[in-house]
Formats: sequence, C-alpha cells, structure tokens
Amino acid sequence: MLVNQTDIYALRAMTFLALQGADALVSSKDLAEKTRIPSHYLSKIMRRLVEAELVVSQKGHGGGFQIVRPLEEITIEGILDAMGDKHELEKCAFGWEKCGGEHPCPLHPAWSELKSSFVGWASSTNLSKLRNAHIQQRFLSSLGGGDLPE
Amino acid sequence: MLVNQTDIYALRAMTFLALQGADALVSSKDLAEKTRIPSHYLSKIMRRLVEAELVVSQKGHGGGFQIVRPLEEITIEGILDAMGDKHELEKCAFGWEKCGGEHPCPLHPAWSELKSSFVGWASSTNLSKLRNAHIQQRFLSSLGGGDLPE
DNA sequence: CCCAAAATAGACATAAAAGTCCTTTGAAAA
DNA sequence: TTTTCAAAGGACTTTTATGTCTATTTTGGG
Repeated sequence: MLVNQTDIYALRAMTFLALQGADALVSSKDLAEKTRIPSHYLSKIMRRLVEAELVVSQKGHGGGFQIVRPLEEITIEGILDAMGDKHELEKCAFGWEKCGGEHPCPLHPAWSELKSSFVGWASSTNLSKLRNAHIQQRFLSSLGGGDLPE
Repeated sequence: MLVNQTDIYALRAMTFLALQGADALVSSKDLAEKTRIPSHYLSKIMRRLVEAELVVSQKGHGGGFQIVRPLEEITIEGILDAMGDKHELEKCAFGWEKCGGEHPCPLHPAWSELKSSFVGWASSTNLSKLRNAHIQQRFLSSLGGGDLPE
C-alpha cells in the first residue's frame, strides 16, 4: 500500500527515461535490462503509462517509448495515479464508511497528516528534479574518483 | 508497502485499546467486533503485538488483551516494527545493491525524503496523542449535536 | 513484398498477503 | 475437579499481486 512493487517499477522506468535526455526513444527490452524489471511485466506497466499519456510509444521496427512532455510536468503523483492506486489513501483507516468532518475516526487526524505529507512529496517531486539532482551528484562524485556501482 | 492491511489492523486494534482507558482488558472477540477485523486474523496480529510487548495477554476465562505501558511510549513506529515490515523502507527503490553515500541511485534523494517524513510521522505519533485528539474531537462535536457514525 | 523488430493483448503460473478453521493450552468459575 | 471461556499455535484456503508465456498487430528495412 501507498507504494507497491509495480509503482516502484513505474518510477524506475520513468526516471530512467528521463535520464536518457530529451526525447530519447528506448525500447522495452533496453528499459527492462537497464532497470532490471522483468521485461514482460514492464510492458504491462508501460501500457498504463502510455494510456495516461506520460509516455508515447512507437510500434514496429526501431520503436520504443519516449517522454515528450516537459519533465517538470511529470510528477511522482502523476506516475502513481497512472498506476491507479490513488483510492487507497482515501479509505478510512478505521474502516468507517463516513469518516471526517464532524465525526472523524480516532486515526483520522494522524492519517490525514500522513496523507498530506505523502501527497506533498509526490506532487512536488518531478522528473526534472530527479534528473538534475542525479546529474549534479554524478558530477560531484566524479571529482572524488571511485567506481559507479551496478 | 509502507502500510499494508495487516498494519492498519494493528493500528486499529491498538488505538481501540488505548481509547478504552487505563489498563482496560479487552477480549479478542470484542476487539474484533468493535474494530471490524476478522477475528481469527486479529488473533494472529495480537500475538505479534504481545511478543513485541506492546500489549499483555491474559489467557483463560475472562482474559483478553491489555496495554500496560504508558500510552506516550507506544508509537505508530513501534507498532509497525512489531508487525515486522521495517526492512521495506531500507531497500533501494532503484534495485541497486549499494545505494547511497558516494553513489546514490537516481531516486535516492526523493526516496530519502519520503522515508524521513514517513518515519518522522510514525515516530512522533503515539497512542496518547491519538487518544487526546479523539476525546477532544468528541467533546467538540457533542456541542454541535448530531449522531455518531458506525 | 517479405522479414524482422517491437509494442499490444490476454491467457496462464507462481508467490505473497489475507483470511479461515481446527486443535491445544491455560486460567477462572462452578 | 470439571467445565467453560479465551489465548496460542498451526494447517489450510482464498484472494491479490507479481511474473511468464504465446500470440497478434504494427512498422521499418532489405
């Protein structure tokens, strides 16, 4: 819940695409190898991302997946929404049908806090941010030498 | 992940116990009915909470479960730890064996943020806080009239 | 035009989580 | 002491999530 394995795969794939630079076209096979996501499972995930219009797909020879929108526009929230488990956060943790307003369940205040901090994080983190942070980090660590893992 | 159904059940059960007042002894059957947790499943959950010493159990006729420690000491983090899925947060979201320090994965900074805000929430929220907030809320809403749901 | 590469689609398989059932053990009350 | 209630423990089942396989469609290249 909140973030499952499939969600993480989606985040990985999108992040990887974003790191390949503007409009890079990457095949599912390549993506799967580089991100270590089971290839057939990845293709299911990619379809959802295509439907949500976060990526564009190119069928046939030389095809693949591509981000065509500005990276700033693609947030973690958007990716999670595309994977379709938003409703999880909306259910009352105490199992009440009606919870909130005048009659919040005992867990309601705490749950709301969690929810808003989670949504805050997810909505403020976009692919551009991830990319910049990572590129900067690679630059800094290249100054110190050392090998890149994996 | 982060918080699964079983975790939520544990939070519900502990919260319910905390609301019953100091040292209330509640049977598994009662707990299950009031919290709407499948009774046999609940008893498994309670065993874990007993082992973690968050509650004490009383076997035999008239037995049940009881919180004997100060409510301030029992945090959501403690409850989640008792349920045993702490390791989830520690794994690299990008699937790298070694991630962090000199060579963080592209998702590392964002993931760390999420982790620390989640842990901050879980460790700062304790049963006393939940109880007080709820009691206060009930008082306030009683002034306005209206029925309690569920 | 035909072949190969690559996404799409959906059926199938496996693993993990959630839930149920049955037996045993312990303690209180009759 | 016997009965009865309730936790402990474990085997089993069901459901959901994850992963695999096999075809079908689409597209570019020879």
